[in-house]
Amino acid sequence: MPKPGNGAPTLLRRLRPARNLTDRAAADIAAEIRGGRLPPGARLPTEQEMMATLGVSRTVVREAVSALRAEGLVVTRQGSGAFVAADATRVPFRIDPEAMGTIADALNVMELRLAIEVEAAALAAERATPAQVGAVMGAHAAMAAAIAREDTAVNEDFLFHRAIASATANAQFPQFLEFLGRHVIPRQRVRAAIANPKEQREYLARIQREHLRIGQAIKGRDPADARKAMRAHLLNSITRYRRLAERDGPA
Amino acid sequence: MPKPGNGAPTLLRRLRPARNLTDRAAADIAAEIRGGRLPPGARLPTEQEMMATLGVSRTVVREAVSALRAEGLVVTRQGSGAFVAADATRVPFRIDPEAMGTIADALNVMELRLAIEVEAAALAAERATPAQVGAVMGAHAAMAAAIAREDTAVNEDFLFHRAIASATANAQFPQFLEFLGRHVIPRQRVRAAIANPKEQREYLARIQREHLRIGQAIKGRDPADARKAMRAHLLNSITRYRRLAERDGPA
DNA sequence: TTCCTCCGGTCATCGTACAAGTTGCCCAAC
DNA sequence: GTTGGGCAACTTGTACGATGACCGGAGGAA
Repeated sequence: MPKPGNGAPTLLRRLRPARNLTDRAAADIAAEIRGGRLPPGARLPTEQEMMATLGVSRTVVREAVSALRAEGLVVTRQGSGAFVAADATRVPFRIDPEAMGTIADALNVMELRLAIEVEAAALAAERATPAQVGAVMGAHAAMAAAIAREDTAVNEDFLFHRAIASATANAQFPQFLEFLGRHVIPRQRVRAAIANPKEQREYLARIQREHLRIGQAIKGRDPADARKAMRAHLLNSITRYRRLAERDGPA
Repeated sequence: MPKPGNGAPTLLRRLRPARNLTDRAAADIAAEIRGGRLPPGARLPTEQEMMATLGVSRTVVREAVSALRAEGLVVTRQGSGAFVAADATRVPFRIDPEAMGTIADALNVMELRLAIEVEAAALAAERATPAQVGAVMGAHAAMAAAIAREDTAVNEDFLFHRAIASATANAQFPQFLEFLGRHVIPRQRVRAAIANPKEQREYLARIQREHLRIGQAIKGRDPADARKAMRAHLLNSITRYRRLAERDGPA
């Protein structure tokens, strides 16, 4: 047994995210930057120096720097050196999935989503073209159809929300909602937790009522009502999630 | 003619962001993925195949893949291959600074910020600890001091907003606001555009009045009023920016 | 059938070499 | 002394080859 259990199942692999030399080197350099020891505009050590400091080959150093370049943290200039990016406008917004362990983390993301969607609903009520209003109502109908065929309707649910975000005439809203949607965890799991079919039907019917109210506010060009309806809907979602989490424990 | 005019001055270099072989290779592969030709979970071509297809060395291919790995788009497994990430939870949210040319783009980001901050103000009114309320009012005082010494108070302005985001008891709000703050363009430029010192003073005084109303709503634990005050403040900002942009043309 | 071993393929890391670009220094010319 | 050109050293960009670590399947042994 030359190595301590590295045949671990996928689950443990996830927790220790396969840190190879490149990742570690990139993390080390990034720490120097974020820690302020390498201020914006400062020049990084040369590849040779980093090779010596980190004890790795040039390949590893270059791949690490390449990763930081993609991240927007570093810019390189041939013949001159590598520099900490002077303006951080290229550094993206991340939500680390590893740091999303607790229920509180999930609720935090849901609150962010609420903030976005409440405003999106209002903007949609103000600006949606007739076609976009049609898309919202169509998404509502599609979800009804999914429910009718005993589906969990998870995808249709999200599509309804996305239709609203798209109706804001502001591309940032659907893009950011798409991003958050990847983190607003296990809707599947939440719904799966509702074992009782009757309970499941009532749950979906309630969502549909809430959706309908939102859609009608948008169709009726009533931003204030759209805001209120969307807020109520998402607050209910948060409450439902919190209750399920308390009942079943962290998952 | 081996290379078309690449002796462009630094200014032009900025516009065409220094596309070396690695960047181009990474963009090519990323396009395959985002275009759906490489669906999630699919295996990428081997390094050898990509070398042949892209006509570059292995170094370049590896650095490109390293960049995509950092981006969360690809995961590699030694001995097995490189794969399109099955779940996109690591893919971050980006606002491409290159695509932020027009006034409309800037306004879109400001609307996103409005959505976040309106909700943040309400949450702060609900949840802020006494110390956090103190921090908000302290930020307001700091801005007053900056104005008194004829400063543009750009930083103090942002610090006030950040103090509110921090008072939400939800770390996502300050983090996301920090991110957006890097894109909410040239506040410096907007303020610099106000040449007249008297006009400048009135402008800052008005902001301070708006800030004060927000701060008092938070201190008074009135979420609805905090929402209203923050919305009014940021709508004014948007209007001011739009007016300046119309007056001075796109910058 | 089940288990083990082996082997080819693949990524990970290392090392070297050269090309391309930058910077500062030296030195000649004025 | 100042200025300008050009050279030299240094740094990143690209290419290539070699070896190690790891995976997955083929094939053989029990």
